Amino acid sequence: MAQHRGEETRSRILDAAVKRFAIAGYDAASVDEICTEAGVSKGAFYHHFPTKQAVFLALMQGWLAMIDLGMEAVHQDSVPETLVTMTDLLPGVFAAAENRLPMFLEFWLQASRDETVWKAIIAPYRHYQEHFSKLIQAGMDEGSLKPVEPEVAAQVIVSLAVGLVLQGVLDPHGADWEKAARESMQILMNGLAK
Amino acid sequence: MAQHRGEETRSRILDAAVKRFAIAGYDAASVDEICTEAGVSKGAFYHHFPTKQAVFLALMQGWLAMIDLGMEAVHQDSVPETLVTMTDLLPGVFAAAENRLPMFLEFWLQASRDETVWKAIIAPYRHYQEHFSKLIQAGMDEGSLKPVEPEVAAQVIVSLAVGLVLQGVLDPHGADWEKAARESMQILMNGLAK
DNA sequence: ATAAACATACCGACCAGTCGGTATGTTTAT
DNA sequence: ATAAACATACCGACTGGTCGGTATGTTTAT
Repeated sequence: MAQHRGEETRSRILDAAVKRFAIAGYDAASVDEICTEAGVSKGAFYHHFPTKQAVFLALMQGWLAMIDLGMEAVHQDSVPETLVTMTDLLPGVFAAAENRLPMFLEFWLQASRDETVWKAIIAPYRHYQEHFSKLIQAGMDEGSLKPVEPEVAAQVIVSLAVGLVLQGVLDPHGADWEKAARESMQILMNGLAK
Repeated sequence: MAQHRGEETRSRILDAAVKRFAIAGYDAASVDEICTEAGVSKGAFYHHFPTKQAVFLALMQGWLAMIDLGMEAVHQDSVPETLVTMTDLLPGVFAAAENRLPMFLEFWLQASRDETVWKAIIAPYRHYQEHFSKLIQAGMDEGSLKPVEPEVAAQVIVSLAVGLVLQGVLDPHGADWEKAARESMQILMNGLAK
C-alpha cells in the first residue's frame, strides 16, 4: 500500500496549500506553513512537488477542470434555458468556493505575469469562451436568440461572470450576489432572446 | 525651494513604484528596486513614505480618484447616451493604463486580504455603484429605461466593466476588447432601454 | 534488500525597515 | 551682513528575520 500513503500525503499537501494560499496569498503562504497545516514534513512536500509553483499549478488545473466539467454538464431543452440554468448554478459555486475565491484572482494575477501559469490557464479559459460561443450559435440556429456575433456575446457572458465573482470576492456582504447573478442573466437575456 | 526638491523626489518614487509594481507585483517589487529605478536612496524613500504599503496606497488613491473624475465628467442628453459614451471612454482607459492594469488587479487582491487597503478601496468602489444606480434611476424617471431595480442594474454594469478589464489583463490579444466593450453595452441596452 | 516515502537540519539569497550621519537650504539673532 | 541654529532632504551600510530549496539521514512497505 505504498501508493496509498503517498496519495494521502499528496492530497493533504494540496488541501493545506489551498487553505494557506486562500488566506495569505501565494507569496505570503510559505512552504513551511503549508507543511505544518498539512501535518507533513518539508521533505514530504518536496518529495511530491518539485517547487511551490508546481503545487499552485496543480491546484489551478484541478479547479479549471472542475469548472469545465460543471459547465459541460448543463444541457436544457433550449439555449436560453441552458444559460439560465447555468446561472442558477452560480450560487452553489459561490458557496462551495467561499474562501477559495481569492485564489481564483491569484490565478489570474499570476497568469498575467508568469508565462508558465499563463499557458496553463489560457487554454481552458479560451475553451469556456468557445463553449459559450457555440451555445449562442446554437441558440441562433434554433431561433431562440437574436442574430449577434457569437464570440462577442460569449465575451459578454464570461465578462459578466468574472465581474460578479470578483465583486463577490471584494465585497461579499455589499450585495446579494446570487440575486445579482440571476437578474444579470435576465437582463442579458432580454437583450439577446427573441 | 527645499520643498521642490522633495516633491520631485516623491513623485519619482511614485513613478518608479508604479513601474515596478506593474511588472513584478507588489510583493516581488523590492524597495531597493524601486529606489534604483527612481534614482533615489532608500533613506529618501523612507523619508517620504513610512512603509512600502503607504506607497501602494498612495498609488491606489490616485488611480481611484482619476477614474472617479472621468466618470463624473460624462453627461449626455439621455441616460442611454451617457452610458454608451462612458463605454466609448473605456478604450482610452485601456490604452492609458496598458501595463498598469495588473496593478488594478493587485489592488483588488490586496483589498480582499488587507483591512487597511480594503477600507481605502471600498468607499470609492461603492461610490461608483451608487453613481450608476442614480444614473439608471434617472433613466427610468426620464422614461428611457425599463423599470428595473437600479442597484441590480448598476451591479450588472460594474460587473461587466470589471470583467472586461480583467480579461483585457489576462488575454490582451485574445479579442478586440474595445469592440467587446462597445457591443456589450449595446446588448445590455437592448435589455434595459425602452 | 531496496526503493519509495518521509523527516530534520541546514544554506544562501533576499528584503523591509533602521539608523547614524551628511548635505542643502531657511530662519533667527546680532 | 553673516554666523549660528535649525529644519528638511537624503545617503547607504547594516540588521534581524524569512523563505525556497537542498542534503542527508531514517522509516516503511514489499
